[in-house]
Amino acid sequence: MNVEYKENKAYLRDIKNFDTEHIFDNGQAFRFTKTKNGYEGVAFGRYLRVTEEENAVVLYPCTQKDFEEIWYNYLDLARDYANLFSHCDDIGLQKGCEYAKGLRLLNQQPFEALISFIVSANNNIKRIRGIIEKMCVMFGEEFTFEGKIYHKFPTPTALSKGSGLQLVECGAGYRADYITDTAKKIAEGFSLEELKTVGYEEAKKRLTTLKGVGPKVADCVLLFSLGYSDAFPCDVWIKRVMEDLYGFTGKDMQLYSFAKEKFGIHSGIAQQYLFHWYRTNQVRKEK
DNA sequence: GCCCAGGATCACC
DNA sequence: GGTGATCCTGGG
Repeated sequence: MNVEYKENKAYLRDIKNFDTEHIFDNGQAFRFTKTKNGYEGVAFGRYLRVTEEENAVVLYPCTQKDFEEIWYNYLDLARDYANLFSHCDDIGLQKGCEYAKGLRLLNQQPFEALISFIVSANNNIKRIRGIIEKMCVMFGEEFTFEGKIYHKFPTPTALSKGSGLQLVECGAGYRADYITDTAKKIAEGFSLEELKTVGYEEAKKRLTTLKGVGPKVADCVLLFSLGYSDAFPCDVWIKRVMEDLYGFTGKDMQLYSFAKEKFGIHSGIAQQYLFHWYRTNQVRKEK
């Protein structure tokens, strides 16, 4: 890949394994929407548009500084996706990789991921998007880009000051109290950044002390914002995959080690390919 | 009007 | 330590 900067845009050339639909519409992030040939949304408190054009992926607005300081890491561009699973001959995973080619992890801001996946509990993607957007409008800082109004994701302090009632108005339902409670803990000094360095087990243990954060939500936060590519979120779909493909019917706890053994240290990324392929194609055996 | 999908929690063994 | 009822709401 090489990068060219022109008119506040970054042109990523010779980039392989980059598909905007598989990246922004797979349920890992909730604030991007489809445009003519890509996606646009708000991340890291800024507007970003990512389009697929002839011979290049284009980021806008994007200076060299923006690219190097924010988007390079956000879009996980350091990772060599072409060779991630070349060692693994598992048929299911091969199929998943083939179907969802170009899917990449997004390295999101930890607090945004945390709140987003608390909202995701017992919920569907469409509703999750709606709730988060209303939350951003109500509690997030407003900014303007090219004449349009956008909202940053709320800070922990702003969210912690929200009343349960306001969050219910956003559509959060019974999760409202989880959100204010957890936002308060973060605002009071619970460090999410620190979790990047304490190891998977310890980080997960600490995350699940927060209200509304169980094993699945914790794994999502670890995978999508804290750099743990071996975190393996066990939701209903991946359990269906694991049962149908490998006859696995054990407990979620055992599924984690089963997956690590089967797919290697990047089992969480394997999970994304399997999940995306299985879910969108409904390749489910009749039970 | 009813039922379903989707995870965390809490009360209870 | 494991199980099952319950939470909310858009959509079929």
